[in-house]
Amino acid sequence: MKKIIIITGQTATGKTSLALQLAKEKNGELVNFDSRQMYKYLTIITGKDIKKNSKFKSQKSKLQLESKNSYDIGYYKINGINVWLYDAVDPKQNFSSFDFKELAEVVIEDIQKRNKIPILIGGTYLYLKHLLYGFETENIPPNWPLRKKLNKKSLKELQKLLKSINYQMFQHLNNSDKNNPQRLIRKIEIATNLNLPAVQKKSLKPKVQPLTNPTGYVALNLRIYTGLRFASNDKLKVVIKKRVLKRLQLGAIDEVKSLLDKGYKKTDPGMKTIGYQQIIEYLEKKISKENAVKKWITAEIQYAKRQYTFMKKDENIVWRLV
RNA sequence: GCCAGGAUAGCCAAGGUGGUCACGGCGCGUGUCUGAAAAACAUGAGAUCUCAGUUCGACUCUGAGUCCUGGCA
Repeated sequence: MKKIIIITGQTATGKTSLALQLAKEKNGELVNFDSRQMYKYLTIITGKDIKKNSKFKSQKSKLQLESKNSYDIGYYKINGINVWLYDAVDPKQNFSSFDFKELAEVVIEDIQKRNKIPILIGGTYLYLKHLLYGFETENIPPNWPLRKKLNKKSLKELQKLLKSINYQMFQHLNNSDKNNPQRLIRKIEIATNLNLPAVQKKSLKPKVQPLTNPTGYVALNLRIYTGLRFASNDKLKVVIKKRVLKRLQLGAIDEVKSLLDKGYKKTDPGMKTIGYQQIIEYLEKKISKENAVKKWITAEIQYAKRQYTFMKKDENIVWRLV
Protein backbone atom coordinates (compact mmCIF):
# COMPACT_ATOMS: atom_id res chain seq x y z
CA MET A 1 0.00 0.00 0.00
CA LYS A 2 1.28 3.37 -0.91
CA LYS A 3 1.37 5.81 1.88
CA ILE A 4 0.68 9.45 1.77
CA ILE A 5 0.46 12.09 4.45
CA ILE A 6 -1.57 15.24 4.17
CA ILE A 7 -1.35 18.33 6.28
CA THR A 8 -3.58 21.30 5.73
CA GLY A 9 -5.11 24.01 7.86
CA GLN A 10 -5.13 27.71 8.49
CA THR A 11 -2.31 29.93 7.46
CA ALA A 12 0.38 30.63 10.06
CA THR A 13 -0.33 27.53 12.12
CA GLY A 14 3.08 25.98 11.53
CA LYS A 15 2.17 23.46 8.87
CA THR A 16 5.57 23.56 7.27
CA SER A 17 7.55 22.81 10.38
CA LEU A 18 5.23 19.96 11.24
CA ALA A 19 5.63 18.58 7.75
CA LEU A 20 9.39 18.87 7.87
CA GLN A 21 9.47 17.05 11.16
CA LEU A 22 7.33 14.25 9.76
CA ALA A 23 9.46 14.09 6.66
CA LYS A 24 12.51 13.53 8.76
CA GLU A 25 10.88 10.87 10.90
CA LYS A 26 9.24 8.97 8.08
CA ASN A 27 11.63 9.51 5.22
CA GLY A 28 9.30 11.76 3.31
CA GLU A 29 9.34 14.58 0.81
CA LEU A 30 7.08 17.61 0.80
CA VAL A 31 4.64 18.43 -1.95
CA ASN A 32 3.34 21.95 -1.68
CA PHE A 33 -0.31 22.69 -2.31
CA ASP A 34 -0.31 26.29 -1.38
CA SER A 35 -1.45 28.15 -4.46
CA ARG A 36 0.69 31.21 -3.78
CA GLN A 37 3.89 29.39 -3.00
CA MET A 38 3.61 27.72 -6.35
CA TYR A 39 4.44 31.04 -7.97
CA LYS A 40 7.97 31.98 -8.75
CA TYR A 41 9.52 35.05 -7.15
CA LEU A 42 6.87 35.30 -4.44
CA THR A 43 9.04 34.25 -1.57
CA ILE A 44 9.02 36.39 1.53
CA ILE A 45 5.37 37.33 1.39
CA THR A 46 4.16 33.80 0.76
CA GLY A 47 6.43 32.49 3.48
CA LYS A 48 8.54 30.07 1.52
CA ASP A 49 10.89 28.79 4.10
CA ILE A 50 13.96 28.67 1.94
CA LYS A 51 17.54 29.77 2.11
CA LYS A 52 19.75 30.87 -0.71
CA ASN A 53 21.37 28.14 -2.71
CA SER A 54 18.97 25.54 -1.47
CA LYS A 55 17.75 24.61 -4.91
CA PHE A 56 18.11 21.18 -6.31
CA LYS A 57 17.45 19.90 -9.77
CA SER A 58 15.39 16.81 -10.23
CA GLN A 59 15.86 14.45 -13.14
CA LYS A 60 12.89 15.93 -14.89
CA SER A 61 12.62 19.49 -13.85
CA LYS A 62 10.16 20.43 -16.55
CA LEU A 63 6.80 18.90 -17.06
CA GLN A 64 4.52 19.23 -20.03
CA LEU A 65 0.87 18.95 -19.20
CA GLU A 66 -2.30 18.35 -21.12
CA SER A 67 -3.04 22.02 -20.78
CA LYS A 68 0.05 22.56 -22.95
CA ASN A 69 1.78 24.58 -20.32
CA SER A 70 5.07 23.47 -19.00
CA TYR A 71 5.93 23.69 -15.36
CA ASP A 72 8.89 23.35 -13.13
CA ILE A 73 8.21 20.65 -10.63
CA GLY A 74 11.15 20.18 -8.36
CA TYR A 75 12.94 22.67 -6.36
CA TYR A 76 14.09 23.24 -2.89
CA LYS A 77 15.75 21.47 -0.07
CA ILE A 78 14.85 22.60 3.39
CA ASN A 79 16.98 21.09 6.13
CA GLY A 80 17.84 18.28 3.78
CA ILE A 81 14.23 17.56 2.86
CA ASN A 82 13.13 17.82 -0.74
CA VAL A 83 10.28 20.21 -1.35
CA TRP A 84 8.28 20.05 -4.57
CA LEU A 85 6.04 22.50 -6.32
CA TYR A 86 7.52 25.66 -5.03
CA ASP A 87 8.22 28.11 -7.85
CA ALA A 88 6.41 26.13 -10.50
CA VAL A 89 4.32 28.84 -12.10
CA ASP A 90 5.13 32.23 -13.52
CA PRO A 91 3.14 35.00 -11.81
CA LYS A 92 1.53 36.03 -15.04
CA GLN A 93 0.54 32.53 -15.99
CA ASN A 94 -3.01 31.35 -15.54
CA PHE A 95 -3.13 28.29 -13.38
CA SER A 96 -5.99 26.19 -12.12
CA SER A 97 -6.75 23.54 -9.58
CA PHE A 98 -6.92 21.11 -12.47
CA ASP A 99 -3.38 21.98 -13.49
CA PHE A 100 -2.37 21.49 -9.92
CA LYS A 101 -3.94 18.06 -9.80
CA GLU A 102 -2.05 16.97 -12.88
CA LEU A 103 1.22 18.30 -11.55
CA ALA A 104 0.76 16.86 -8.10
CA GLU A 105 -0.11 13.41 -9.32
CA VAL A 106 3.09 13.19 -11.31
CA VAL A 107 5.17 14.42 -8.43
CA ILE A 108 3.52 12.13 -5.93
CA GLU A 109 4.02 9.13 -8.13
CA ASP A 110 7.64 9.99 -8.61
CA ILE A 111 8.22 10.21 -4.89
CA GLN A 112 6.49 6.91 -4.27
CA LYS A 113 8.54 5.23 -6.96
CA ARG A 114 11.60 6.18 -5.01
CA ASN A 115 10.06 4.60 -1.93
CA LYS A 116 9.65 7.81 -0.07
CA ILE A 117 6.48 9.13 1.47
CA PRO A 118 4.85 12.14 -0.12
CA ILE A 119 3.75 14.67 2.45
CA LEU A 120 1.21 17.03 0.96
CA ILE A 121 1.24 20.34 2.68
CA GLY A 122 -0.63 23.53 2.05
CA GLY A 123 -3.59 25.72 2.76
CA THR A 124 -5.33 25.90 -0.59
CA TYR A 125 -8.15 23.57 0.21
CA LEU A 126 -9.68 23.82 -3.26
CA TYR A 127 -6.54 22.29 -4.72
CA LEU A 128 -6.55 19.51 -2.18
CA LYS A 129 -10.22 18.91 -2.65
CA HIS A 130 -9.84 18.50 -6.36
CA LEU A 131 -6.81 16.31 -6.00
CA LEU A 132 -8.58 14.01 -3.58
CA TYR A 133 -12.13 14.05 -4.80
CA GLY A 134 -11.82 14.88 -8.47
CA PHE A 135 -13.92 17.13 -10.65
CA GLU A 136 -17.58 17.08 -11.37
CA THR A 137 -17.32 18.09 -14.99
CA GLU A 138 -14.30 17.19 -17.02
CA ASN A 139 -12.92 18.28 -20.35
CA ILE A 140 -14.07 21.84 -20.14
CA PRO A 141 -10.89 23.76 -19.49
CA PRO A 142 -10.97 27.48 -18.90
CA ASN A 143 -11.35 29.54 -22.02
CA TRP A 144 -9.32 32.58 -21.15
CA PRO A 145 -10.17 34.70 -24.17
CA LEU A 146 -13.84 34.07 -23.45
CA ARG A 147 -13.34 34.92 -19.79
CA LYS A 148 -11.63 38.12 -20.73
CA LYS A 149 -14.57 39.07 -22.87
CA LEU A 150 -17.11 38.10 -20.23
CA ASN A 151 -15.23 39.97 -17.54
CA LYS A 152 -16.25 43.19 -19.24
CA LYS A 153 -19.90 42.38 -18.82
CA SER A 154 -21.97 43.48 -15.88
CA LEU A 155 -23.39 41.07 -13.36
CA LYS A 156 -26.85 41.48 -14.82
CA GLU A 157 -25.61 40.71 -18.31
CA LEU A 158 -23.82 37.58 -17.11
CA GLN A 159 -26.92 36.37 -15.32
CA LYS A 160 -29.00 37.00 -18.39
CA LEU A 161 -26.50 35.22 -20.60
CA LEU A 162 -26.37 32.11 -18.46
CA LYS A 163 -30.15 32.03 -18.20
CA SER A 164 -30.44 32.18 -21.94
CA ILE A 165 -27.99 29.32 -22.47
CA ASN A 166 -29.15 27.10 -19.66
CA TYR A 167 -31.87 28.39 -17.44
CA GLN A 168 -31.82 25.39 -15.14
CA MET A 169 -28.17 25.75 -14.44
CA PHE A 170 -28.74 29.30 -13.29
CA GLN A 171 -31.67 28.37 -11.13
CA HIS A 172 -29.68 25.72 -9.32
CA LEU A 173 -27.09 28.23 -8.16
CA ASN A 174 -27.26 29.50 -4.61
CA ASN A 175 -27.65 33.16 -3.88
CA SER A 176 -23.96 33.67 -3.42
CA ASP A 177 -23.07 32.16 -6.78
CA LYS A 178 -25.85 33.90 -8.63
CA ASN A 179 -24.15 37.17 -7.77
CA ASN A 180 -20.63 36.02 -8.31
CA PRO A 181 -19.22 37.04 -11.70
CA GLN A 182 -16.40 34.51 -11.63
CA ARG A 183 -18.72 31.63 -10.91
CA LEU A 184 -21.22 32.78 -13.50
CA ILE A 185 -18.49 32.96 -16.10
CA ARG A 186 -17.40 29.44 -15.29
CA LYS A 187 -20.98 28.23 -15.57
CA ILE A 188 -21.36 29.94 -18.92
CA GLU A 189 -18.16 28.25 -20.01
CA ILE A 190 -19.57 24.88 -19.02
CA ALA A 191 -23.03 25.55 -20.36
CA THR A 192 -21.76 26.36 -23.82
CA ASN A 193 -19.84 23.07 -23.97
CA LEU A 194 -22.21 20.81 -22.16
CA ASN A 195 -23.51 19.12 -25.26
CA LEU A 196 -20.15 18.07 -26.56
CA PRO A 197 -19.72 14.29 -26.48
CA ALA A 198 -16.43 14.39 -24.63
CA VAL A 199 -17.95 16.03 -21.60
CA GLN A 200 -19.03 13.77 -18.82
CA LYS A 201 -20.77 14.70 -15.68
CA LYS A 202 -19.60 12.81 -12.69
CA SER A 203 -21.29 12.07 -9.47
CA LEU A 204 -20.63 14.34 -6.56
CA LYS A 205 -19.61 11.48 -4.35
CA PRO A 206 -16.08 11.80 -3.10
CA LYS A 207 -13.62 9.28 -4.39
CA VAL A 208 -12.00 9.11 -1.03
CA GLN A 209 -13.94 7.55 1.76
CA PRO A 210 -13.34 8.47 5.38
CA LEU A 211 -10.08 7.48 6.98
CA THR A 212 -11.36 4.16 8.20
CA ASN A 213 -11.98 2.98 4.69
CA PRO A 214 -9.43 4.41 2.32
CA THR A 215 -10.39 2.47 -0.74
CA GLY A 216 -11.63 4.55 -3.58
CA TYR A 217 -8.81 6.63 -4.85
CA VAL A 218 -5.98 4.86 -6.56
CA ALA A 219 -3.07 7.15 -6.07
CA LEU A 220 -3.89 8.37 -2.65
CA ASN A 221 -4.19 6.01 0.21
CA LEU A 222 -4.83 8.25 3.14
CA ARG A 223 -3.15 7.55 6.41
CA ILE A 224 -2.86 10.89 8.07
CA TYR A 225 -5.00 13.81 7.13
CA THR A 226 -4.35 16.56 9.56
CA GLY A 227 -5.75 20.04 9.79
CA LEU A 228 -4.11 22.68 11.92
CA ARG A 229 -6.18 25.52 13.23
CA PHE A 230 -5.95 28.16 15.90
CA ALA A 231 -7.50 27.49 19.27
CA SER A 232 -9.05 30.95 19.25
CA ASN A 233 -9.43 33.94 17.00
CA ASP A 234 -7.44 36.01 19.45
CA LYS A 235 -4.50 33.70 19.03
CA LEU A 236 -4.93 33.81 15.28
CA LYS A 237 -4.84 37.59 15.25
CA VAL A 238 -1.75 37.82 17.38
CA VAL A 239 0.22 35.28 15.42
CA ILE A 240 -0.71 36.67 12.04
CA LYS A 241 0.11 40.21 12.99
CA LYS A 242 3.48 39.13 14.24
CA ARG A 243 4.17 37.21 11.08
CA VAL A 244 3.27 40.08 8.79
CA LEU A 245 5.55 42.42 10.69
CA LYS A 246 8.32 39.89 10.40
CA ARG A 247 7.85 39.61 6.66
CA LEU A 248 8.05 43.37 6.35
CA GLN A 249 11.30 43.24 8.22
CA LEU A 250 12.57 40.55 5.88
CA GLY A 251 12.03 42.86 2.92
CA ALA A 252 8.47 42.34 1.77
CA ILE A 253 8.27 45.77 0.20
CA ASP A 254 11.46 45.27 -1.80
CA GLU A 255 10.13 41.95 -3.00
CA VAL A 256 7.05 43.65 -4.39
CA LYS A 257 9.17 46.34 -6.00
CA SER A 258 11.37 43.79 -7.67
CA LEU A 259 8.35 42.02 -9.15
CA LEU A 260 7.04 45.29 -10.48
CA ASP A 261 10.48 46.05 -11.90
CA LYS A 262 10.41 42.71 -13.66
CA GLY A 263 7.29 43.93 -15.42
CA TYR A 264 4.61 42.09 -13.53
CA LYS A 265 1.38 43.94 -13.08
CA LYS A 266 -0.99 44.00 -10.18
CA THR A 267 -3.59 42.26 -12.29
CA ASP A 268 -1.40 39.23 -13.01
CA PRO A 269 -2.71 36.07 -11.35
CA GLY A 270 0.28 35.66 -9.08
CA MET A 271 0.10 39.24 -7.95
CA LYS A 272 -3.39 38.85 -6.63
CA THR A 273 -1.87 37.73 -3.41
CA ILE A 274 -2.43 39.07 0.05
CA GLY A 275 0.41 41.37 0.93
CA TYR A 276 1.15 42.20 -2.66
CA GLN A 277 -2.15 43.93 -3.18
CA GLN A 278 -1.76 46.14 -0.16
CA ILE A 279 1.88 46.98 -0.73
CA ILE A 280 1.17 47.88 -4.35
CA GLU A 281 -1.51 50.29 -3.16
CA TYR A 282 1.10 51.87 -0.94
CA LEU A 283 3.69 52.03 -3.72
CA GLU A 284 1.09 53.68 -5.94
CA LYS A 285 0.69 56.22 -3.16
CA LYS A 286 -2.96 55.43 -2.76
CA ILE A 287 -2.60 54.64 0.92
CA SER A 288 -0.04 55.20 3.62
CA LYS A 289 2.45 52.55 4.56
CA GLU A 290 0.90 52.21 7.96
CA ASN A 291 -2.47 51.68 6.39
CA ALA A 292 -1.14 49.14 3.94
CA VAL A 293 0.28 47.10 6.76
CA LYS A 294 -2.98 47.27 8.64
CA LYS A 295 -4.91 46.15 5.60
CA TRP A 296 -2.47 43.35 4.96
CA ILE A 297 -2.89 42.02 8.47
CA THR A 298 -6.66 42.26 8.24
CA ALA A 299 -6.78 40.48 4.90
CA GLU A 300 -4.61 37.71 6.22
CA ILE A 301 -6.82 37.24 9.26
CA GLN A 302 -9.94 37.15 7.13
CA TYR A 303 -8.32 34.63 4.85
CA ALA A 304 -7.43 32.33 7.70
CA LYS A 305 -11.01 32.34 8.90
CA ARG A 306 -12.33 31.63 5.43
CA GLN A 307 -9.97 28.72 5.16
CA TYR A 308 -11.42 27.05 8.19
CA THR A 309 -14.99 27.74 7.12
CA PHE A 310 -14.26 25.91 3.88
CA MET A 311 -12.23 23.07 5.33
CA LYS A 312 -14.39 22.20 8.27
CA LYS A 313 -16.94 20.58 6.03
CA ASP A 314 -14.43 17.91 5.10
CA GLU A 315 -15.03 15.16 7.59
CA ASN A 316 -11.78 13.45 6.70
CA ILE A 317 -9.77 16.14 8.36
CA VAL A 318 -8.71 15.51 11.92
CA TRP A 319 -8.17 18.84 13.59
CA ARG A 320 -5.32 19.75 15.79
CA LEU A 321 -5.39 23.02 17.70
CA VAL A 322 -2.40 25.29 17.95
C1' G B 1 -9.54 84.85 24.29
C1' C B 2 -12.32 85.88 19.65
C1' C B 3 -14.45 84.13 14.91
C1' A B 4 -16.03 80.02 11.95
C1' G B 5 -17.13 74.92 11.22
C1' G B 6 -18.27 70.25 13.33
C1' A B 7 -20.02 66.33 16.85
C1' U B 8 -24.42 60.24 13.31
C1' A B 9 -22.55 52.43 14.86
C1' G B 10 -15.41 50.13 16.30
C1' C B 11 -13.62 53.63 11.98
C1' C B 12 -14.92 56.84 7.57
C1' A B 13 -19.39 58.96 6.16
C1' A B 14 -24.66 60.72 3.56
C1' G B 15 -28.89 62.89 5.53
C1' G B 16 -31.92 71.15 1.19
C1' U B 17 -37.02 72.89 3.84
C1' G B 18 -38.87 68.43 11.26
C1' G B 19 -43.38 62.79 10.42
C1' U B 20 -43.00 54.82 8.37
C1' C B 21 -37.83 50.30 10.50
C1' A B 22 -31.51 57.07 9.20
C1' C B 23 -27.81 56.20 2.43
C1' G B 24 -23.28 54.04 1.84
C1' G B 25 -18.10 52.12 2.54
C1' C B 26 -14.52 49.66 5.87
C1' G B 27 -14.21 46.54 9.95
C1' C B 28 -16.90 42.66 12.83
C1' G B 29 -20.16 37.91 12.93
C1' U B 30 -22.10 33.86 9.96
C1' G B 31 -21.86 31.45 5.42
C1' U B 32 -21.10 30.00 -0.14
C1' C B 33 -17.57 27.12 -2.95
C1' U B 34 -15.96 21.13 -8.17
C1' G B 35 -10.83 23.87 -14.05
C1' A B 36 -9.25 32.16 -11.51
C1' A B 37 -9.34 30.19 -4.64
C1' A B 38 -4.18 34.32 -0.59
C1' A B 39 -9.77 34.61 -5.73
C1' A B 40 -14.80 35.94 -6.24
C1' C B 41 -19.32 36.24 -3.68
C1' A B 42 -23.83 35.90 -0.08
C1' U B 43 -25.85 37.25 4.50
C1' G B 44 -26.47 39.30 9.60
C1' A B 45 -25.73 42.53 13.81
C1' G B 46 -24.26 47.58 15.07
C1' A B 47 -25.44 54.65 15.49
C1' U B 48 -28.13 60.20 15.82
C1' C B 49 -22.55 63.99 22.17
C1' U B 50 -25.22 65.75 27.04
C1' C B 51 -29.12 68.57 29.35
C1' A B 52 -33.26 71.63 28.81
C1' G B 53 -36.91 73.86 25.48
C1' U B 54 -40.42 74.47 21.06
C1' U B 55 -43.85 70.83 18.87
C1' C B 56 -49.02 66.13 18.31
C1' G B 57 -44.02 64.56 16.79
C1' A B 58 -36.77 66.30 16.40
C1' C B 59 -31.19 63.24 14.06
C1' U B 60 -33.21 67.45 11.69
C1' C B 61 -35.44 73.82 15.07
C1' U B 62 -33.87 77.01 19.80
C1' G B 63 -30.71 77.66 24.22
C1' A B 64 -26.89 76.00 27.43
C1' G B 65 -22.90 72.62 28.29
C1' U B 66 -18.86 69.32 26.83
C1' C B 67 -15.40 67.93 23.22
C1' C B 68 -12.90 68.35 18.32
C1' U B 69 -11.03 71.05 13.86
C1' G B 70 -9.51 75.45 11.12
C1' G B 71 -8.52 80.83 11.18
C1' C B 72 -7.45 85.33 14.01
C1' A B 73 -4.80 86.89 18.13
